[in-house]
Amino acid sequence: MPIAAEDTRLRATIKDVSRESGVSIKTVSRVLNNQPRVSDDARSRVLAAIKQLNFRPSAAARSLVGHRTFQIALACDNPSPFYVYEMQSGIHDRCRQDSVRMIAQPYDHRSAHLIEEIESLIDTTGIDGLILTPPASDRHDVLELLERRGVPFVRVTPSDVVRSSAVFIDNHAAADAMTRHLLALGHERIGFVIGHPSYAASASRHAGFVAALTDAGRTPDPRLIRQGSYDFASGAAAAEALLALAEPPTAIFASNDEMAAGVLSVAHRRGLAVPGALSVAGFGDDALASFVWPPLTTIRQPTRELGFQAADLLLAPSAEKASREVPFELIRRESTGGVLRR
Amino acid sequence: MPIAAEDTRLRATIKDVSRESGVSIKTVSRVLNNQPRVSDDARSRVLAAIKQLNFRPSAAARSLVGHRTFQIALACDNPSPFYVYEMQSGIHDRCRQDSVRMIAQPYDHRSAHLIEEIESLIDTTGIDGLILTPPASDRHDVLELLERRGVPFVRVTPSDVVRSSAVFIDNHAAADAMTRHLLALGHERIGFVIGHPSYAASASRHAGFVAALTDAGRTPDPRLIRQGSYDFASGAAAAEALLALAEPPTAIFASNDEMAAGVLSVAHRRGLAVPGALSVAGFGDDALASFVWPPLTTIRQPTRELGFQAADLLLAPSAEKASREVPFELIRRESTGGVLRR
DNA sequence: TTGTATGCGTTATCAG
DNA sequence: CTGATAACGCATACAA
Repeated sequence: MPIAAEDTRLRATIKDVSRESGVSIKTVSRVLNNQPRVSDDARSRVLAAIKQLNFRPSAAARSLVGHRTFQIALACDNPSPFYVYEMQSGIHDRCRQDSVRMIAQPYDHRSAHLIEEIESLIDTTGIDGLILTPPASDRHDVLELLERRGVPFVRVTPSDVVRSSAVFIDNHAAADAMTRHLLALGHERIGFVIGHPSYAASASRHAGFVAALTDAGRTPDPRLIRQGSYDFASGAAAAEALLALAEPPTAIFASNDEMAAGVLSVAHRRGLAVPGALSVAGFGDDALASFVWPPLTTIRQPTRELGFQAADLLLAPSAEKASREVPFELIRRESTGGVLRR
Repeated sequence: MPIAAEDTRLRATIKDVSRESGVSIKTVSRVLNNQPRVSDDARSRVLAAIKQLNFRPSAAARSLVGHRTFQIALACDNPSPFYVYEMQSGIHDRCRQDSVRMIAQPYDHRSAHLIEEIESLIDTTGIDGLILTPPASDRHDVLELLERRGVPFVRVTPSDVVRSSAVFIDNHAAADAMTRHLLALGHERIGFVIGHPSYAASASRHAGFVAALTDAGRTPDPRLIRQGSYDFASGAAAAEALLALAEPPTAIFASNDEMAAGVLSVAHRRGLAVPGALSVAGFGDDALASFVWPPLTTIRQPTRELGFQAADLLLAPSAEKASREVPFELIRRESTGGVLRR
């Protein structure tokens, strides 16, 4: 008879701890949730028993009665691996502090069943809260569902900021800043690639670009503004069109880094020196921005910090509706420069 | 008195459905889990009641008694956003089929508390299974823990394949194939950048490289083989060292795409034409491989498929220990070419 | 400061 | 084919 009964496959329960330590179940429960009214003596005996029995409270039982699962979810539809990775990392950083887990829930914003899918997520997991990235962060039916079901949620970069807690950067100001940077370099003709129309940030960045030009006394030329969809191919296509113009731009500002990489590729294939013959600017400061050649001048969007703050809004005890703006930063690298030749 | 009592915030329970449909709780439970012995009449009445009451079974109660949570976790430590994104996508694809959720659990393989963290994951979530990516997939203490706790798990690209279910590609053969490709192009001096030493795949790829050279009657030159760590900077550093050699290589094969991107950057900065003066090959076929200039010749590692198969091994009813090899593919793009000048 | 008894919403046993 | 009832493990009124 080698070892005692505790060694069986069955996990110890709170009852076992109670028996082993000689106190009541309620007292065990108190120390488990470190509530106040417990004598030091009782507490230490309970702790000893817990350790001795290797007791771990059952998550299922706890959430059944406590109405909490210590789990939140991230509903995300961004096609950029960088964005998703950074967002998740930030959320994890915050979740770790509270021993909360994160369910990664991708969604397709074009799905006809988006609502059912999110409701199913709520029902089958009992999550304590949800973080919503664009474009679902602007879907009224989704917000309505969450409110109706009483699920706390935080939106990332929504178009308005009043309906819930939210985290965001000032996309308008960021695009404005980048455009001024290009203008200061002496560029007269600046091409712009708009982001995917489903994302509110696309319009903000576009507006910031136009505002900077207008403020500088320029009239935005519609031929220099092309629609993209945040992916590499659309950036490349826009660049082809822009560079085929009779009067091509000397700089191209793409609404994200992946499209900017597409622009760079086209420039290389055409033998255009960057930034000698063409300056290229991105947006986001994905890891990608540093991996391409030349390294991209871009706007640093602190995605990881956005994730951290979003989770904090969900988990902080003072869970009032609040919005937090995170600062962006213009990162000058080697893809932009002055106009060298006409 | 507008609407009935069901409209309260409290969710309907199985008891309500039982009462509403006039059958027993057990029968409701039967249709819920679509078990056999139920009359069509009873079934349809239950279904109607469920719909009418908008009933959803409680996940907490279900897992308390059922010992299943319908959740699995992905414990991942890969620093590449592409890898993580693709892996998660594949897992999701499979999980969706069974309405299972995925908890994304990053870990740090250098952590002194790795074991505690994974045990905590098990205890606080009650996951039904775990997918382990390298290097934890080769940590004996982790495997021992999982076996002791009776948690089903699948390892991704482990060094051995007998201890559990596993999914993998043949890293040795893939590196061998790429090396032959370079050899066939006429390269006499081929540089190689080894991956991070903690990952078993690094050694396999290295061995494959050496094997191909040896088979071709060449003697591997240790000066042409540098240690890297799978990140951009280490690839760049290795390239600097390699290119500074008295007799520099005419081709460099990096053990992953991110390091290959680092090699490309160095080539560009030095004004070396790729592939004119230097051929560059990567490994992985991350999205990155297509975003850099020139697009990388690389080994396509079907990460998404690996994730899908890993999840399938966990969720398939015939959950026997099994290993599945997924085929790789050599993708020829524009970063490799023949030797043009000496 | 501590303990007892009850309930949370399912599933499973076993008799009908 | 169906149903009454006992778990499952924890938290919390309510007492003491």
